[in-house]
Amino acid sequence: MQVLEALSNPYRLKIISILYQERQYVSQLARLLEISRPLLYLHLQKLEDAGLICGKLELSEEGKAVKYYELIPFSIPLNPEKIGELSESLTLKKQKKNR
Amino acid sequence: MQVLEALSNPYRLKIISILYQERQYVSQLARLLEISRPLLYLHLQKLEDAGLICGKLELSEEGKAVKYYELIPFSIPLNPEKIGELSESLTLKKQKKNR
DNA sequence: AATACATGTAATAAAATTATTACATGAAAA
DNA sequence: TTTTCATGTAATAATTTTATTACATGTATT
Repeated sequence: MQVLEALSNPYRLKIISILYQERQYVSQLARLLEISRPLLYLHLQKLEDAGLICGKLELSEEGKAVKYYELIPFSIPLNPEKIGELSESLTLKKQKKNR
Repeated sequence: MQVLEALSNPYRLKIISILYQERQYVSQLARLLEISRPLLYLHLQKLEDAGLICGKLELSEEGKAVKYYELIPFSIPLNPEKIGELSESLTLKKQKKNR
């Protein structure tokens, strides 16, 4: 569910697409996407929460802190049956607080 | 994309789950989900726009109009590669008007 | 004729998501 | 030491999505 939500936004799809080719650090990724870092953080957060990407802070040779994000490979077959299982584990109605 | 968006809501997943078992008409479906018809229409619309379900108005033996929705079977492998293709066909930034 | 169900939509309200602006910190290079 | 580029977050604004309320129509049954 969290995965499906994470994949319901064009920027996040694009992020996955970019990270699929090569890992990137935050500022660079923001430039590639032409969006602000705060906004990018929001999207990265959702993707990370969904377990689709993971970030690690590294120190470049010059001693600068650089945070890289990389893709965690996944393959999910989307079909009605799977969705049936998924939806059973959902408490509908006003359970949205915990999103 | 429209499909992924359609699948990003718990009610819509539940709808798919229900229709996977058996087709239903709108009012009945609303009762099963315990939501109002107007709200249900909204969700049905999105699912139909995504091509995941389809509805047809029938006339019951008693002459009453009854609208049945049924599931259109699908199977979509979700993986980074597919998402890469998908995201290429997206114009990011402020193209959201045409949603 | 009133009640019970079915259809459907328009207008509005509420909530969640997305986006922006303004900060603050630290290290390297000019 | 000022500029540049990296980190990160808090507060707020804008937009979209979700939900509700109030209608209107038609047929069958009581």
